[in-house]
Amino acid sequence: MSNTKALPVPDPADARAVAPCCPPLTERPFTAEEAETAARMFKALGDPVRLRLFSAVASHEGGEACVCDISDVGVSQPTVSHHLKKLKEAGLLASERRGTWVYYRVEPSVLAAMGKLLTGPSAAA
Amino acid sequence: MSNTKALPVPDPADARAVAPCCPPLTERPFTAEEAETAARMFKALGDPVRLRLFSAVASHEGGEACVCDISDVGVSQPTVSHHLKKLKEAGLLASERRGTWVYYRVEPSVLAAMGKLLTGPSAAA
DNA sequence: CCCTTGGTTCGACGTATGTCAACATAGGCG
DNA sequence: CGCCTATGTTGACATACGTCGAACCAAGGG
Repeated sequence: MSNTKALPVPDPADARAVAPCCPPLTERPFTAEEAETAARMFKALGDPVRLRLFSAVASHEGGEACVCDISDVGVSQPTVSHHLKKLKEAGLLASERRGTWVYYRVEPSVLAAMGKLLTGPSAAA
Repeated sequence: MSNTKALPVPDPADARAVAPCCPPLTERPFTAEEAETAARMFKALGDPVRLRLFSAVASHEGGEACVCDISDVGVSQPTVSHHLKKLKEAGLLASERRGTWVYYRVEPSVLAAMGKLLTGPSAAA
């Protein structure tokens, strides 16, 4: 890793807790690696169907949802599974099989990290 | 060709879909329309080159940058222009010709809107 | 054991996307 | 005026992406 000294973050403990990704994009020009990493997440949310699925999971009670409960997004069931897989590969969702059904859950740190990335430390909350 | 070179933004539908975008995606499942609108912005940031260009503009002094200053992202100059156009169509950037050079500027409300969308009202800044 | 329900994987198809080279336009300068 | 630099546009191409139908695993219930 040829990474130079990290940015003078005022609170490094808070930053490392939820931001494994990149600095705020208003802070410094992104490097190629940072851009690749961050773009992967944005791209995962760049599809209407995936965004609906992600929102459905994120807004579901308990932070997790069965596939059977969110698959009403206007596409076939294999397509739903395909998109959920993409979201999982992007690190935005986690899946767990519990008996007959499969439950998807949002990775909370991802939302905070992307929020910081966009609005800066003010999104830390 | 078919259009005169008067207006820089021939499609108002894209530009106006920025600020009053959507509720936080953890609040309620997105509707199809909300997902389309929000996904358009995420998709614009879903490319590494575009993300680097956007970050370069956002982090530049004065909040604006000349094309000649940010076009070092590893792709040809036409490709840079192409991506900047995409970002402008997505409502994330605004361009202004000042003499010989063209300057791009970030739409601040967009960052706040997307931040809210991800992390909820805590990103209101 | 088979059969029904829930979910994923596979193969294929059409379309969108990113990229470049070549050309076109805008503005400054000798 | 013509040339030269700075951006944008066009056309073409390879690749990736979203979508579906069909086939394939997993878990329960008769």
